[in-house]
Amino acid sequence: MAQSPSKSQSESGSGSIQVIDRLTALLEAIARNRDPVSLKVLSAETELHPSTAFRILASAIENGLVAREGSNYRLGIRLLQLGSRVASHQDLRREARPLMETLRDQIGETVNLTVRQGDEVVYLDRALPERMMRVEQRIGSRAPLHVTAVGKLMLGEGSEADCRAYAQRTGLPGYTRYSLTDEEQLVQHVSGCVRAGFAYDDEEAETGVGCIGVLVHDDAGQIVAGLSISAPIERRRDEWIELLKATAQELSTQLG
Amino acid sequence: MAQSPSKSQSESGSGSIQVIDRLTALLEAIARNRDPVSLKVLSAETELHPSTAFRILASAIENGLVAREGSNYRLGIRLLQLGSRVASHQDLRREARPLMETLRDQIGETVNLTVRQGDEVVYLDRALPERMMRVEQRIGSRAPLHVTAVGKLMLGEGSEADCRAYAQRTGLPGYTRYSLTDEEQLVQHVSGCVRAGFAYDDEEAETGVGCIGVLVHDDAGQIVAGLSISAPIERRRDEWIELLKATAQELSTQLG
DNA sequence: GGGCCATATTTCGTATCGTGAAATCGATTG
DNA sequence: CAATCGATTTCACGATACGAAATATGGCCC
Repeated sequence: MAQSPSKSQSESGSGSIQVIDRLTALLEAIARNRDPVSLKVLSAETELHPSTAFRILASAIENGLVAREGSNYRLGIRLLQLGSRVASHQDLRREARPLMETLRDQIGETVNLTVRQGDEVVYLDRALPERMMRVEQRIGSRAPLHVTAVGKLMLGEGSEADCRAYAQRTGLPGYTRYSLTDEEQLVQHVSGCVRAGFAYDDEEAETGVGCIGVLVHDDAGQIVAGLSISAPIERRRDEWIELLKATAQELSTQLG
Repeated sequence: MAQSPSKSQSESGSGSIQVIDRLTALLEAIARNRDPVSLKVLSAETELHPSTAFRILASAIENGLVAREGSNYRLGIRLLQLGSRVASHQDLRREARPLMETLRDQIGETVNLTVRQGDEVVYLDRALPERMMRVEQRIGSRAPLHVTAVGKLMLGEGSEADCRAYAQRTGLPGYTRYSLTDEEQLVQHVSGCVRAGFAYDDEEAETGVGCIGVLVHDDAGQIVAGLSISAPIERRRDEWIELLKATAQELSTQLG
């Protein structure tokens, strides 16, 4: 491989080009912090030598990927452009947006559009209600399948073997005391969700947050996305289930 | 040698780290094309050796910056996340969004929020009307100051010397037959706009598109942003000027 | 104001890492 | 089945990015 066996090869997984891995780690580190970050912090968080981090950041700045504020770093405006050009599922998002907004207006809570990527769901888009307390998922952020409503449905739609494989692979980490962390329990639960045609998330990802999720299929019956409502658990209403199903159905029709 | 011996650093300007420049060029090239692009095309557009482009893309994929579709490339979902985390002017966008939507609903045309960056305006956000024909600017995209309503105001707010320097630096490239490409003319025009407190863009950036722009100041009188309406030229109405000014004023107040 | 500490930035010799020519693989077409 | 074109892999080379250490910068306390 690229590195010698003894050498670091740090961080999550690995990539083939060192500088790109490091650049990504830096961007990630900047993104993680809400406010502009100092070189000190960045080099500490990425375990890069300060001068190395500095050089990479300087190059990133020249390329507009990073911006400076005083002697702190923030994400650059070019990332806005690139982010808005991400074409994956662009058609899906375009079709879904108005439907999501309508649903959001009907129920007054956050509506999310997600897709599966590997063992996680990725939040593609969302419609936020105008109220002070609401659940807000960042676009592009991820969550494991087994702690989200949509994710559990996606697990359930596969074979039982797939679900068990997922459980083995990930070890079913728990996030709250309600997370399903037992393989048997998960397999049972998940098939129940599929039969019902929707899934709850009962504070499994974050305490206090409850969701209802359904799947969106294309005309060939393939799963193309998930649609969910996220709300403070005590505000969640079962009446939403039918509205959500109807919205997903309409989206399916539009796509098919 | 990386490039030909005589040509040390290629492309637009230069950056300090070769791979990062190249990665950025590749991302840019992918973004430029609406559909997924082949390696062939990418290596041609970036003038990189195919195997080099391939290696960099492979690394970018491992880092989620790029995704594959068959043997074509598109921007990766991680860019969505990074793009949504760009904190620059986040407060500004948050404050502006509802005001922009209100204005959009009043007039039924696209409302844009822009900031100056160097010799260009960057589109930070926009509110789009629900109609078939509309003007749509991509978030994060850029345009030269002298062909946009807001840009002309920004030029006009500076000293005449700054404006002339801008003209010299850029050579005032024309985009349509209405673009102002003469320094004298521009200097005159621009100061007129500032006096009026708003500016038109009369098909100067794109034929058929007309805009009205105003500036947003903070409590110290500094320019923080520009607000503009973009519409097919024949639909544009002078009544919008006062609405736009009022919206900008309200935003100023909220920020100050 | 001056001295001191903590960061940021620059320098520079060196080993590493990325490079690109060329070979291989794989699919498509005549 | 040969021929062609593009994607992918290999590999030896040397340009490139690395990081320790030196130097600048700036904030803070006395």
